[in-house]
Amino acid sequence: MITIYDIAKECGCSSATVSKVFNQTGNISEKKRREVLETAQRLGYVPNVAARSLVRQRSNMVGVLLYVDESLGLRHGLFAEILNRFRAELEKNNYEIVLISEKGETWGGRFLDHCRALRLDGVFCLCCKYESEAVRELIGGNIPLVAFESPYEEKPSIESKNFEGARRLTEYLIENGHREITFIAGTDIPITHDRIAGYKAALKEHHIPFEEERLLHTSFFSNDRGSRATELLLSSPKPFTAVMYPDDYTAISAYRDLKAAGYRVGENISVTGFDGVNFGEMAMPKLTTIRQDAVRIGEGAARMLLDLIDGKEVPCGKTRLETELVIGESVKKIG
Amino acid sequence: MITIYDIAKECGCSSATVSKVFNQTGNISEKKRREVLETAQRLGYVPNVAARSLVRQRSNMVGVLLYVDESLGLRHGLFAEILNRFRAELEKNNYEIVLISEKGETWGGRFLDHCRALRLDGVFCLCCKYESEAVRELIGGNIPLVAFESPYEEKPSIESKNFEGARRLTEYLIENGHREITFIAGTDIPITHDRIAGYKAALKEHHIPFEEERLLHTSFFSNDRGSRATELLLSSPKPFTAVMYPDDYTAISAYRDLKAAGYRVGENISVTGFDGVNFGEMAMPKLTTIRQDAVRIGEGAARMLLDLIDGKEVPCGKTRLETELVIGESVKKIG
DNA sequence: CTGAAAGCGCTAACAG
DNA sequence: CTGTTAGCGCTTTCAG
Repeated sequence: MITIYDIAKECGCSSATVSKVFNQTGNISEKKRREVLETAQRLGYVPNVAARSLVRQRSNMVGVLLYVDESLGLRHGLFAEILNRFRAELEKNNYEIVLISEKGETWGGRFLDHCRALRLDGVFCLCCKYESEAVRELIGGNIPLVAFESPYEEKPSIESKNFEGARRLTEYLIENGHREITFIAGTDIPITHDRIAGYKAALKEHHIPFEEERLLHTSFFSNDRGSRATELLLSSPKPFTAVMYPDDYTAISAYRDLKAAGYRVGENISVTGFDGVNFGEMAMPKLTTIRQDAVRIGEGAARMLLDLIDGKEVPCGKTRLETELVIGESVKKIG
Repeated sequence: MITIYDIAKECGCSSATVSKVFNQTGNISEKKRREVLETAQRLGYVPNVAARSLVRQRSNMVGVLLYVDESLGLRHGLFAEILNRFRAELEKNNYEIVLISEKGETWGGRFLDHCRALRLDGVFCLCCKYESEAVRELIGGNIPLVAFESPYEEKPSIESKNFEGARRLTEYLIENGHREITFIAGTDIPITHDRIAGYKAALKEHHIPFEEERLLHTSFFSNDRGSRATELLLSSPKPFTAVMYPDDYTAISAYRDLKAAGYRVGENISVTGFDGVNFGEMAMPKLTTIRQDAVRIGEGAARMLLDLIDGKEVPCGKTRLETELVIGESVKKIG
């Protein structure tokens, strides 16, 4: 591997001069600049980022914390898309992206130590188990950090307007004549509470009494096909004309179970999802859902993190982004 | 940030001793070892990987080259799952994973320079445009590298037995009484040719003449809904009782178009996919397809790369892995 | 405009 | 068993 010394020797100058050329710092004569650049090219010189990190005290790398299991993490369209936009934004600013897996045992599961060892300039908690001690510790650390759907207020975080989204979705069902609406809530995390509140708010606005039996509890999609949600539904005591599933995947995988139970989605039962991943569009009938704005989430997280790294002021706590009602064919107008 | 010098001072020994403790190298008295470890813990010491990389001349990082656009890259279940297993395997060996995006402009799109600057110990080309100059250059470079579905023989690569997979799938259709089978081939890359060959082989074995008009050409799934494939199909001159789509996503998104054209999948038309991503199972009717073994692909790639990094001999050229026929409900027995 | 020199934090002989 | 020392490749004052 050739170094700045090699090219300095070739050009008959010092390594400092070469360094300055590459950093566009200091005043270097146009002539020398050209010469340096040319011989660098000719010799196939590439800077050593490790050496640079060492002296600059910054790695130019950011980590993305990702819990990965059967169904979550990158397999999930929402997270994949957020990551994609986040990545694009950071690349523009010359940052490298390092995957920090929540399953990783490299540092004995201590993410904070892991990130500190890498001297990461920042961390994006995209998909993680916030209740775990290791994540807590990371969030409590002093690395610039933004999170998605975080329960903690001490660091900047971003998420969708889940309350409004769920309210709008419920409202849409009500507008379509539904009054017996069962809500299957997802994993017990703050955003789920927001959605439940949104559901209740919509009912209230339309003078429909909330009934505890219509609120079912399960988790977000996992690879056991999400049929657990439908089992719950089918064994619930209350009759219903519409069912709100916790997410698109669960909803779509429920189509099959509902059919087996004699329902026809979009006809004698109305179904909704949440997230707006593109499989909803492929499903038949097309799923009515709330789309989360993955683009804005990813770019927003990137922007906030870059600002934090640059030492700018970024407000702690949640930033909530608009969602959009996506009208498919899975809701039938009744009454 | 505290360094080995800080902890050396605390322990009244030299930095070398501390270093040795952390590297489990050299002989250090149990007593000193304990002391060093304890004060390290107490002071919150974390090694600086950049410094270590610099002196060791290896980064302990591997890159994953990923082309990301609307539909590809992480959004695709197959790639996401391969990456997941690859990651898991590398983590066990204490490697960090850096995402190298094929869209990245950081190094003027020169992946090889990018990877060399990072001093990556190895690279996995998971999803990339092999025909591009930059990828060619990377593959031609001297960084340990393995690829997925690579057209180049000069480096180790891994892929499914596409010939056998397509043959088996075709055969399954034939076993179910189909003789008018249209094959919609995907993007024009080597694996597509293998699949076409497999299709032809199955026909031949069963004495069904191959007809050029039954071979349609499109690309793998992209977000324009894959309906292009179905357009092609519907405007093709030959009658058909079965259609083999290039991949699961295209097949599933075709359900809608086929229905619009008056077909009922699994009844008056039989449909197959390719890949075995889990959405095939959610679809109704469940998709009959060929499952690629993402687990083995990911782990295999990891294994090969680790061996390469360790200087072991790894054969160049393709390693082909078994696939599995997944029987769904999208194929109707006829005749 | 250019260069000398002092590190960044760590490792790896080599001595002792 | 422990310490000395010479870098790894680069940046950054500070002189000149």
